[in-house]
Amino acid sequence: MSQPGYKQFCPVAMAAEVLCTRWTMVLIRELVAGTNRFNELRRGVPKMSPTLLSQRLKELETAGILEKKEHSSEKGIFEYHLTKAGKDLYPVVEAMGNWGQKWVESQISLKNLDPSLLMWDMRRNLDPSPLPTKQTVIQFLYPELSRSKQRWWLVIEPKGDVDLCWADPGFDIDLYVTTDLRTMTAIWMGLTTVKRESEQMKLIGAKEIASSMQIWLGLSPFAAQKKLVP
Amino acid sequence: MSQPGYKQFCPVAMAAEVLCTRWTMVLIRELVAGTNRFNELRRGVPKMSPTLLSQRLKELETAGILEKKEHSSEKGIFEYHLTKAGKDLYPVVEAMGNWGQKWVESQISLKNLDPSLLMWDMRRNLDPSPLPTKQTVIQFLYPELSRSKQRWWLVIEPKGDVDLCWADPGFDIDLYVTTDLRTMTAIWMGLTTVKRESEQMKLIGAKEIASSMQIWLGLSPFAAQKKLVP
DNA sequence: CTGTATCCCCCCGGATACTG
DNA sequence: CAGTATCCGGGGGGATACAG
Repeated sequence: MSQPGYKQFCPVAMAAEVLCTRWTMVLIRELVAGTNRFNELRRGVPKMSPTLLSQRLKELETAGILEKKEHSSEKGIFEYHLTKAGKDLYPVVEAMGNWGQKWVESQISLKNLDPSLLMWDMRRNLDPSPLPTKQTVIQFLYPELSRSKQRWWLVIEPKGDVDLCWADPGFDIDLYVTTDLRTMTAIWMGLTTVKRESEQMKLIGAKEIASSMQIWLGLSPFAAQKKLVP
Repeated sequence: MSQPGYKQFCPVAMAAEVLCTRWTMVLIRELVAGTNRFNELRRGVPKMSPTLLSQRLKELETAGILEKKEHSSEKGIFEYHLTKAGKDLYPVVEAMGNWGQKWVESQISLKNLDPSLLMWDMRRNLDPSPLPTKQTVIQFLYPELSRSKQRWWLVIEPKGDVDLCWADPGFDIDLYVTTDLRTMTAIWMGLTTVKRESEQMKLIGAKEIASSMQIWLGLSPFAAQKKLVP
């Protein structure tokens, strides 16, 4: 924030000077979620220009919220890590997220659909524990979308690592999910639940994987917060 | 916010679109604190232009955070009241305030001294219970400041109502407080405590009122949060 | 008392290309 | 991969005066 501050000693105002500038809270949410590298942050905030991202990262570093460190083993690789003060922003993110989940109308949230963002979030929160301890591949198909955004693959490795692919990785597919982006997003946000063989979603493949989808599909961290507006 | 939104369905992003624009969180803090009238809000956010204040109030109304109502008995008097969604922002304000109190350096906060704001806040949080159940008048003198900002009076009525005066109300004074603005602000923020007869503060007048000053002087709502940086 | 109207500057931030 | 350099336009928001 290079605009003059609020000139208030109040801690809320002091915090707001740092936190309440454009994109900053969204970026912090991404950092709190555990993203550390520049280009990964870009995936989490795709509409933010790299220039502004770079600028905000510097501001947050100056504010003592994060530290930029060169990767220990690889030269030229940098990572951004929250400091103790930065990690302590978790309650702020949590409070804002819960409020948003509770009070922002679904209709409005669901105007901001983005398959890349959704799949990226799903990758992050997926829970491999109900899945077989072998490589599992799940294909998502959104027929409504343009060719390049139609198909996505989640590859769950035996150890539990999850990869997201936007090009066919060539592996055998264990489960095919065909749905529309709005439905999938609503499920991920906790606004509705997975129903096998609904109009909006078709699951084809391994039955045990299909039937546990609501489990292994980790939801948004705010999905549990009940909505109080339609 | 008329800038295009973040295009993210994430509740944090949705909330940030409404909350993280300039002045908005500071204004909401003031509303959460119980201020309802336009000109009282101006006292709470003195550096915000009336145009922008008006604009933000409309935005918050549109967002379903507050309602503007005409005062029931007096025509032409309007009040802004938080809706249920607005009151539910309390955890957000609290989280941000606690973070600010904990992590923003005192040196920086104490660069934003403002006697009007401080006295206004003190008026709001003053606890009359330890005071005698008669009218009590306390004069604050900041010798360092310009004439018009040097002297302030808190008038506590028998019922407990507190008035703030910037001109001598003419009543008998029960306690004279002479200090500097930085010390008084630090005390109110919980960074230090009242000490009788220190270099920084002189208390002259009724002994029982002087000795209970740390009590009746209600502190900032965030004073209890311990600071983790100097 | 409760705002509006108006003016205008500055700078925020979006877009794009490019570099080590 | 990890950013910078550069350009540019729009509008956010500060200041002030005034009106109902």
